[in-house]
Amino acid sequence: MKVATWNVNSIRARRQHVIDWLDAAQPDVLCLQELKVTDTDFPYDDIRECGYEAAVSGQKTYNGVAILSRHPIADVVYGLVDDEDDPQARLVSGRINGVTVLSAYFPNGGEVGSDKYEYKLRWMTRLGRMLARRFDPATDELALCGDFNVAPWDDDIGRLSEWRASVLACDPVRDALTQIASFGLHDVVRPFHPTGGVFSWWDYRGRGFERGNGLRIDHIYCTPKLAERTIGAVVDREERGRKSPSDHAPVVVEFA
DNA sequence: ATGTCAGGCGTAGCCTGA
Repeated sequence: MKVATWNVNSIRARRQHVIDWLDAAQPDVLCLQELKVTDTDFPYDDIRECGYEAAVSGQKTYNGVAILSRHPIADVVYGLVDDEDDPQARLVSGRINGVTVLSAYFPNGGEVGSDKYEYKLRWMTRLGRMLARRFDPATDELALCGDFNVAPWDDDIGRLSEWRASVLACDPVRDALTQIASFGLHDVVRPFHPTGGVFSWWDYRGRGFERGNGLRIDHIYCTPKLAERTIGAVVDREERGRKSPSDHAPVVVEFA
């Protein structure tokens, strides 16, 4: 079973990229983030023609997430489902072949100390609580996929000094991710690239891709039963080198 | 601090967010 995650930075701008990538890569599941369209503007017909069904949580202009799957998606849940509203479309989950798949778009956080930064930390806390409330890591097979907007390790960063204190890599944000993972989730990509240097996002600004100044902020985290079946994990960085690319490349994991 | 994108508004070019 091949599961992928990709922040496409507008499904309208990247519609053909996604179609081409599905045809070439043939994943069982593709989680998308930053659709930037309402549900009604999502290109359901194109995705169906590729052989996939879609669970979509859209929003005008900002955010928006989806799960595309070759297999039926059951029990679709939108958002954090706690006692507080989240006006931003950042999470959708569904069960595919007995595996619960979550497509998540963590808040970017703007600047450290800003309102957006506080929202990011709060959102991460809420996500962690939701997981602990809804799932049992000892028995449930769960894959949390998405743009986490967190680079967990120093060697997940190209030019460390430019990013270490930023909202993508500062200690409180890393601690918040550690707290989420303590529920019983494992990064299933990192073990295949133990020395780092494998990135999933490069800033459009400053020609980050050309200069090798990327960060690994897109992740797939799994509960133990699923994690131990991981047989490969890659970032499709060729996609970032294409014409008119998203600033993110797809992250792909294969399970036995 | 910001060299690039994308969308909204509205139909040029500025604003926001990333």
